[in-house]
Amino acid sequence: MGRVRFDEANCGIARSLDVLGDWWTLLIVRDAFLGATRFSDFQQHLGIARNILTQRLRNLVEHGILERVNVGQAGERYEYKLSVKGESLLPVLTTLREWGDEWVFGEGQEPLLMCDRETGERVPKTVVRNTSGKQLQRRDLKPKLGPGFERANKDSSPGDSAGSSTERRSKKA
Amino acid sequence: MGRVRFDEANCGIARSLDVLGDWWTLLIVRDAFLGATRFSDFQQHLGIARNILTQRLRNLVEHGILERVNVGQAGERYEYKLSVKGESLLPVLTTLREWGDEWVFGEGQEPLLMCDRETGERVPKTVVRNTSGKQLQRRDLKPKLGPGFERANKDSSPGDSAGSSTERRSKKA
DNA sequence: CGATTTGGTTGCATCACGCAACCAAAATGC
DNA sequence: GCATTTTGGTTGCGTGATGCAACCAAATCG
Repeated sequence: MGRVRFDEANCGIARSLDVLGDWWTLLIVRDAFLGATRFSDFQQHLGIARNILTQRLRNLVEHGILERVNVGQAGERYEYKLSVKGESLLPVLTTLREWGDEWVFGEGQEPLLMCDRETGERVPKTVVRNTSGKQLQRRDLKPKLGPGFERANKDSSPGDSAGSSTERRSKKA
Repeated sequence: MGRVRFDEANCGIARSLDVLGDWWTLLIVRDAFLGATRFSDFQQHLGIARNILTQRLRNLVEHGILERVNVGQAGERYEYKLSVKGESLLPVLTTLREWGDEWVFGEGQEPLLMCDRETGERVPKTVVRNTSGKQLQRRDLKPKLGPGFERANKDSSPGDSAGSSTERRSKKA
């Protein structure tokens, strides 16, 4: 059996991972954030297998995260550019990088710092805040059912929301 | 391509994904955030294969994200609990969920809402801010070399870039 | 026009993952 | 205290996912 997918899972994390969870996908998006646009940019920079890159780029385009635009003057030459949906992944990439900087590299060992282009100041760590701006931790959070809950959750309580909702779907392509 | 290339071995995102990038890993962490502690909790909630769950839990323990504590009264009975390192993944899980809520489910279709336990208010979307609290977008950010950059950038000859740029996914276990 | 770059596709080998069967120790029932 | 069930796995096997290398056509460059 192939990989389990979560097309119908009742959880935004699972659905995000369904789109982004492949090993290379977020690294491709990261490269796009740093300016890569061409097939060969991604391929050379990431060292990814070309057929896999083809699949990932196609997947990202299908999901509307990248847009494939023909820039050839007399035929086909493509650029992949971030869409609005793609640019809205900034908080995901930022928190991932910040976690890696803190827990893998360690404070003071960061290879790359993000700064405010205008002020030049380093961007402070992104944290979860309430409406008053107070930082929230895990214990400060309380999950509640949202408007889109009922579907696919006939037998589960909120606590064990994943119950049997991990629908399995056969692979695509 | 005149500009500096940031080797992803030198990038917190890649390093984070090296730890968290396996398909199931973040979903296991999510379940831990929602209160799961036992092997069978994760197994039943996620529907994950037991041997894979074994590998993923072991991996998370090795990386210090979960702690495996023996709670047996007369022998072995284990609980997996989030460490501080694990709890600090909250921003990552939150931004992932928020992206999925917005772009996969859509506004008003969220299956699960996160609220401030104290005030009951819904937690607003987590965004990247500068020191003044102003929200930053991709174009407002400027990457700079950090103190931990130089290491691992000595071998960046284009020829062997496939090997050096990204650590080949080595099988663990 | 010929050479090189771009943007792939195809075949093959390997590996990660799912599934089911099996197992030992701990808890539970009686 | 003995049998049964639950817990927390391990092992073997099959298949899809992925990496690697070779190949290719169209576009661009010299």
